[in-house]
Amino acid sequence: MNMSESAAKPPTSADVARLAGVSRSTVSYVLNSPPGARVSAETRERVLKAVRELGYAPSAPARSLRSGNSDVVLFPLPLQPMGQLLETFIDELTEALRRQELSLLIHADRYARGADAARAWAALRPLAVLAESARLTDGAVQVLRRAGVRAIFAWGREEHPGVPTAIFDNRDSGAVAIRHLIGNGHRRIACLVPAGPLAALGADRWEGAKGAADEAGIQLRRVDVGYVREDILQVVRGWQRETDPPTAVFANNDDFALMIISALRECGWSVPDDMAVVGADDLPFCDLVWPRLTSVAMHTRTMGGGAADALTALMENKPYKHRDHMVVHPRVVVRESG
Amino acid sequence: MNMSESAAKPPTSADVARLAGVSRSTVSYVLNSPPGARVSAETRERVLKAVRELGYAPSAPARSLRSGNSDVVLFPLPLQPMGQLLETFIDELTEALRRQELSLLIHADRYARGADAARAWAALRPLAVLAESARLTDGAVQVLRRAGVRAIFAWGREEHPGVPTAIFDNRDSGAVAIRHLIGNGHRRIACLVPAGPLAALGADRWEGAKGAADEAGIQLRRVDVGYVREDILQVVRGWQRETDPPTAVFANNDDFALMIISALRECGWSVPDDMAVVGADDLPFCDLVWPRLTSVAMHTRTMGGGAADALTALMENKPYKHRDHMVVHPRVVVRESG
DNA sequence: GTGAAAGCGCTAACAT
DNA sequence: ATGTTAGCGCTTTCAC
Repeated sequence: MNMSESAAKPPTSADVARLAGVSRSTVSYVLNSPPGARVSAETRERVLKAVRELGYAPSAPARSLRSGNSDVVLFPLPLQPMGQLLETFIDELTEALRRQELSLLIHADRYARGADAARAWAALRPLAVLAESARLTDGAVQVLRRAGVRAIFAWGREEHPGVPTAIFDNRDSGAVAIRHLIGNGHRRIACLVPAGPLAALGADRWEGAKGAADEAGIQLRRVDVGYVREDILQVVRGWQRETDPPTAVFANNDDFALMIISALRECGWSVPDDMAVVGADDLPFCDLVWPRLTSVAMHTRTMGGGAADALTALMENKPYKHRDHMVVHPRVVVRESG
Repeated sequence: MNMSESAAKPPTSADVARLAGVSRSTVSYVLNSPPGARVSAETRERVLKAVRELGYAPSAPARSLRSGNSDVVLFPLPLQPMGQLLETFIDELTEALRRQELSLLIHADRYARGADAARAWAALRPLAVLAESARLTDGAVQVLRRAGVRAIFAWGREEHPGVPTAIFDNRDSGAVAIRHLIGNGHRRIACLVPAGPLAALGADRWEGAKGAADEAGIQLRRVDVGYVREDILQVVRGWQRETDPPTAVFANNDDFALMIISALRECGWSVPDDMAVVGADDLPFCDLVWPRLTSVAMHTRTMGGGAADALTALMENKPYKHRDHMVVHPRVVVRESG
């Protein structure tokens, strides 16, 4: 086997046809077996043998060009880092699409926005696009529709008019965390707000937390923390000097929850007795540490599955309801830390 | 603006030409400005206006079909979960490729293997493929080469003959961790081996750890743990009953390091005095907890950048050296925990 | 059951 | 400086 050089020209269906001694249409029939195609078992076998022999892979661009559509669902890589969630979500989505014989392609470009981004996506002529609502400007949607994209789904904080959206509001995560703490009798509550790559996400959660606190007439203390150990320590030391320090803290995410718990213990405070701590994201480790971490979970499963379901409906030419927004609600998974 | 329906037919360059009152080749010249193309400023403007007006996005399939190559580098989603690393690596790679005007597409399919997988990748007629060496069987490489893929890069544990490989051996991670602990005077060492999704990764690290221990004539104790809190607790309780319990543990990854530290403290042991703990992956939180987590880091940066560099060489038709394997070495980032 | 031929949207010679 | 034209590889009528 010679693996040292790339073929100048990939084998085409014509090459396969020639080798098998049939016409190109027969090759196509064998490979795609469309409704009315009838090929003798013997011919089919000859064709498949030739395919194997040549290492033939039909050109997706050519098929897509000819047939006018593809089996590709495009998922532009989210602008914001999603951490663990990204992999989970991709897996769920791939699995759901696989059942429909669709394939998921992730477009890795965190720079392009709006219509420019849409043009790049549209160029691939995907069957469907599943993008953050923040990136789906009206112009972007227009470009996609014009390019013949059959289905557009949005996900994110904002409901997109005219595009089915999985609403996924991190403000809600903040709100339910605070309501949970208030429900447990806490009146002096702090909320960590991270700097760095998670700043935008953290800001949303803070906003929701603040809203919930205001609603209950409780003052929520905002504590900005960098991704630096000293920051965390300063915060706890500061609390130690107060006469009425917070009794609970919403850490904004599970990593910060871990960090603040670690810092609290370092300073001799116990969780949850001296300080209740609630994280967010419900990462796997929440169940595995002492104390177990109370955390706000989002049902991401709904998103992947929901998008796939909507696609099914669309493929079956069912009416496509633009009102079909679905709201992904966060819930507090109560464990020991708060 | 009517956003309610997908266009039956996307606008083509012919539509643009008609609207601008020019020929299709002129449209092509304006959009691609190839070396010898000369278009008057006025014509160019008319064409661009028509493009905007129609929301025209050139069809990538058609271009690729015609020109015989694309600007797509394909990165099949790794078979094994990579956690945080995945996002980091994708970002580094995208950034490196962007400078070459190449775009990264991630093929999300964790099922197909060998030649089957390669056929799916080859169908897209990418410029390059960057895949785990475990998936690049000889058959797979052959299919890709035949399909005219210009560059194939492997990454992973095994060096692939005939394909430049970023060697990234998790056995080395285990080995350096153990050597570090031995160097610190530890003689009774345990190694956690996780079950669940990280089992394969964990097995590699265990293997390397075992090898390093054998080399030093030290017995390494293998401790299999599920993703269950009780398992961790059992382990520590067991150690407490021993007369000569381990003095150090390689936790296999940072999450498990966190967990075991948490369990140790719960049982009244202090880290690193009663027990040294070393993690792996060097996740951001290693620097942010008490005690700071000693962890094994891989220079993933090398991988993304290295692949991009190799691509550059290739694009510039520099000789393509198959000996150009690069080994990504792990190193121990020493902090407080061990 | 199989083959011939048209055409999807685009680019790049070649003409003008 | 712009237009004409010939395919790229494939699917799909329509004949046979």
